[in-house]
Amino acid sequence: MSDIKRRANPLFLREEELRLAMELLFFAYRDFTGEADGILESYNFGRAHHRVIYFVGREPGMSVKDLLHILSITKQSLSRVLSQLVDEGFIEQRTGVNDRRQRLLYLTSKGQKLEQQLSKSQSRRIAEAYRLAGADAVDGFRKVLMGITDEKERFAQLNDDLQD
Amino acid sequence: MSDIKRRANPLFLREEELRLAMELLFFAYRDFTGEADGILESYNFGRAHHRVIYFVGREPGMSVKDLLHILSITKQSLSRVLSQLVDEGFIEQRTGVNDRRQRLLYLTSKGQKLEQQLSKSQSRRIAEAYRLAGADAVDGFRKVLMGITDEKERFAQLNDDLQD
DNA sequence: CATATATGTCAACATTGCTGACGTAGTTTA
DNA sequence: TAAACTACGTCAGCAATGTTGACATATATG
Repeated sequence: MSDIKRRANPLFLREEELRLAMELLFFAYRDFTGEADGILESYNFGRAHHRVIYFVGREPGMSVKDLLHILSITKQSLSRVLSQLVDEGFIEQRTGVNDRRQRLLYLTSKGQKLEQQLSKSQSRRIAEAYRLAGADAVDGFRKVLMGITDEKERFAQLNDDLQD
Repeated sequence: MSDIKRRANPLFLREEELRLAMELLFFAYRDFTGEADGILESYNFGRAHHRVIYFVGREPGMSVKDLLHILSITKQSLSRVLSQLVDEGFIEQRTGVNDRRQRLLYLTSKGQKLEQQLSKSQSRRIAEAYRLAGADAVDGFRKVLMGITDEKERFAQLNDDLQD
């Protein structure tokens, strides 16, 4: 593949640029989750368990319904992993005060420990990438990823705060 | 969650910054693959088929071994989807010339059409995000994603070319 | 009281990973 | 040339995680 072809054909360059982006997303996401997957294995958990632990850790006391909405999976799918996490003492369910139909979700201290262990492995990777890339790059990273995401509102507020 | 807490505690801000990155990766990746998943469904294919079609389209004539290495899956896992793609006429296998043990992989014209249809849906999303974010942001996006990836060499050359 | 909502459960199925075992054709090497 | 290695394929079974559809229970709400 010659330089001539690249320089002569701007459309080729553009296609390659988009291919690079797609591959970066694929490989980066795979490596990003890879380390945590290893930790989870030792607990006989999978990535689905991780997501539940992550989001409950981020917003303790959230309802099952809210969690379903964030994860965009069916209650039957969630039920399988959630029951395991509750049975094995990583997550605690408390009946809602306002609405007693709700089973609000909290991490137990055991759950918190696992959450931190998992987050640490991923945070380290992100932090290192951020450090190497520099502040401007971090800003661009966020801008582009937000552009790729459907529900951008989800991040708008926090992103604005971080811009300061 | 008050501004006071944020301003008073830089560690809190940092944690939130890393959380934002993790969630952006999660949601962006999901939405990035979502559209293509829909198209694949109409062919009774899954994301694994997409990956095969994508990488064979990018490097026609690659060997099964090379593909296995890129995908990091077992030959048994690949076999399932690859056989389907060959049986249904999306991919063609030709015996290698130098090494007749190899079954080199090519997209048929049917396969190319599907590849383009799938890529188009994802390219459009990336291109739009790039356009909104601007050139500097794109550069930062690539820098950070490369930092997150393990085998950075994979992208080094192309990335350098695009920097010009 | 009737209806809607939040949650849970049972059953069946699809996709896509994995391991282990075995086979065949073709290449390399001692 | 015979032995060993390599590329590829296949069969069988298992696990994780997503799906649909049906049904049940407790609670809220108009």
